[in-house]
Amino acid sequence: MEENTTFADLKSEAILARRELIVEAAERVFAVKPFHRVSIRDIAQEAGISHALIYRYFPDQQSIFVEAFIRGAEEIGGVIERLIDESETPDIAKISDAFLSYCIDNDQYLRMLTHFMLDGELSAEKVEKINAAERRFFDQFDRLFRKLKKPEPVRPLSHAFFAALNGVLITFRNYPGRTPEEVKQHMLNVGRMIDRGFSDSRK
Amino acid sequence: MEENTTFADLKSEAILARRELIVEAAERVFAVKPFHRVSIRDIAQEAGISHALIYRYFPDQQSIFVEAFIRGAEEIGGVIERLIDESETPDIAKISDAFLSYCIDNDQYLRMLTHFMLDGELSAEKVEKINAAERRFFDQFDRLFRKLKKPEPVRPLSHAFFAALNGVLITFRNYPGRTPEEVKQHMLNVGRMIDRGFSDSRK
DNA sequence: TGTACATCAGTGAACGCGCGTTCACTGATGTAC
DNA sequence: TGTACATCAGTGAACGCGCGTTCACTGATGTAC
Repeated sequence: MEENTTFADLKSEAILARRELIVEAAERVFAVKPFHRVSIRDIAQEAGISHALIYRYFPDQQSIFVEAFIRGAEEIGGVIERLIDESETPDIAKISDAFLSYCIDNDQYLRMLTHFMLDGELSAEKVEKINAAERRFFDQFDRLFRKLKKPEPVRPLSHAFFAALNGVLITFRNYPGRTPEEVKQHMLNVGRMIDRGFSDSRK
Repeated sequence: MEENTTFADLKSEAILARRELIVEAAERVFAVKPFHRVSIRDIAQEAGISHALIYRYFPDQQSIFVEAFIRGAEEIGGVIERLIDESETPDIAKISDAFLSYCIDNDQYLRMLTHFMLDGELSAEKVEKINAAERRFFDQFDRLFRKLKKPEPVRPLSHAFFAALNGVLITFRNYPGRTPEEVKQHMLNVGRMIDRGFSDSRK
């Protein structure tokens, strides 16, 4: 029985490793192709396996997408967390700059988030996973605003801040006639405008 | 020759009327179906014509989508414009409430905007059309902020305000376990947080 | 007035494609005796 | 040790679907004479 359990553990570890490989391949594809164009076949090719094999490790396509999104969200979350930890009186402009910059340079995550938000055809379980990832951002921003001595409750501030930054990313994504560098700069500038609304007042 | 011109005019008027019918049908479909699920066949059915006929009036599917989006944007723009006209010292909370409420109740336009922004496969001409519609919003908000005696230039404020409101609409769209009414209320509350950043300070 | 003809809005069927997913099968590996 | 068998990761082909778009055709309407 113990033997059995260990063996099963090993096996499920191997399964997890395979899933990992597939999700990583998916992330690489997302970085290169418009999100809604990424197919199971693309991911399989990038992972170097038959596309049929993917269905041994994931029940369907959306599951991979959700998994990849959560990876990305956690990565950004880590960056933000470290920035907030660094100082007792963190600079809100630094935080928004970091968040925006990261999302601009790795824009697959924004595309995924938006896709999930607008799609509305996800299972309840998947929606919950995505929302848990969002909540982690809110928690980070809560810590930020507490360090900045904003009055409680700070959660609404976090909601507004996160939403506003997302809005900047989406609204100016196709700013026509600008180089990517100019678009980025514009987004950062607009982000700075938004920061002000969250730092000047409501002490 | 004059006869000819008149006749041609009549004809092109008839063509415009047909295009109108098709776009209106498209709007009705968008109001009911998730955007990325709307097909040429759906629109044709709603308009009561063969789907092949659509290609006599529009070169491709995207053109109808863009046209429908612009309609919607103009409608919201009109609402906002009237609100700003009404008073010498307009209430920013009223404006954001109106904007958010309208977009929540007619959410096809947000879906379209987001789709276009994230898609990135539109012709330059179509991107320009969409951006012109956006600019009209910016112009409205410019007027708002001037009436509120914000220091020039007010354009960056308008960019930030518009982006932030869009962000609210997208970020909380799938707020799980809430009734649509609760989601709407939450969005309006978050909108109120954002308003504050644009009214308290930077006089 | 009637007649032959041209035009063109409108159509149903079909094309061609890509997709998510499933299926029947293979072949390497581990196991029981 | 060898041998028969079971397991199951992995595969290529195929299914079935929906889509955007095109095509060959129809039939009503207007025009020229």
